[in-house]
Amino acid sequence: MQGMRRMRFPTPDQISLTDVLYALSDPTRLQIVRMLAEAGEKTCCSFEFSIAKSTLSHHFKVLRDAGVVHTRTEGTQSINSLRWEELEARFPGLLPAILGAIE
Amino acid sequence: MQGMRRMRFPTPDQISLTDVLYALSDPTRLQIVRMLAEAGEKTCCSFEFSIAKSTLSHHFKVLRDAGVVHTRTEGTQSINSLRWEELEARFPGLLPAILGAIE
DNA sequence: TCTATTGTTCGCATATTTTCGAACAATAGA
DNA sequence: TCTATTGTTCGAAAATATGCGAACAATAGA
Repeated sequence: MQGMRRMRFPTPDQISLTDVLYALSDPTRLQIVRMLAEAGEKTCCSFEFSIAKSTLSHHFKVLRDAGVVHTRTEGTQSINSLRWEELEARFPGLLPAILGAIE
Repeated sequence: MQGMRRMRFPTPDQISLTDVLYALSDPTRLQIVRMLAEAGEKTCCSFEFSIAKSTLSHHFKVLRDAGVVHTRTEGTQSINSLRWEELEARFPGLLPAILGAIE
């Protein structure tokens, strides 16, 4: 996939707190992150949301640009994972607090 | 002030995680929250941002509606404070992680 | 090579946010 | 009562975000 080749991820020091908070403030994106935290890795299409795939792709881009999610390519699929260790190092306690929250 | 009379604050169980994250994802609002955390209480006009007062008022409304900030009236001024204990009880560790973050 | 699968990107429409100035409301004090 | 102070609310403009279908790109497999 073309975009895949150019996919850039912010380095830990480039990750902005407000960008992370913004990325996680959308219910769909927060749900994605929760599922990634639980499953470890997931492909895009394994998320069975009732939204268009272009919309889902958009949400993943927001999460990647904010530094929350990493995506690697394997064959025709993109495998997504949480950048847990890096986020935990950058903002200690943030992800545990958010993912541990009962809503 | 008229709005003041009708000012409603969400009860702890009405506070939504995504609303809180959204409220804190704006740099100006996050700065307000940081300053409240440090000062305890502050009036609106004690924040010397270079923005219109109606804009500042809007940001406070977003913070209040999300359940992050409480405002009480004293004379002609509104005194703002963080709803620290309630937020900590509702989402343990969230505020400490956000306020402790170095950005 | 042809086709299916998986995702991204484009173009566009709609909805939400942000921001401002002006008008208004409530209180304090002269 | 008149005026100053402190904020809120209104109305409108500009900027962002969201969501979709269609078109495109990259790989796998027949």
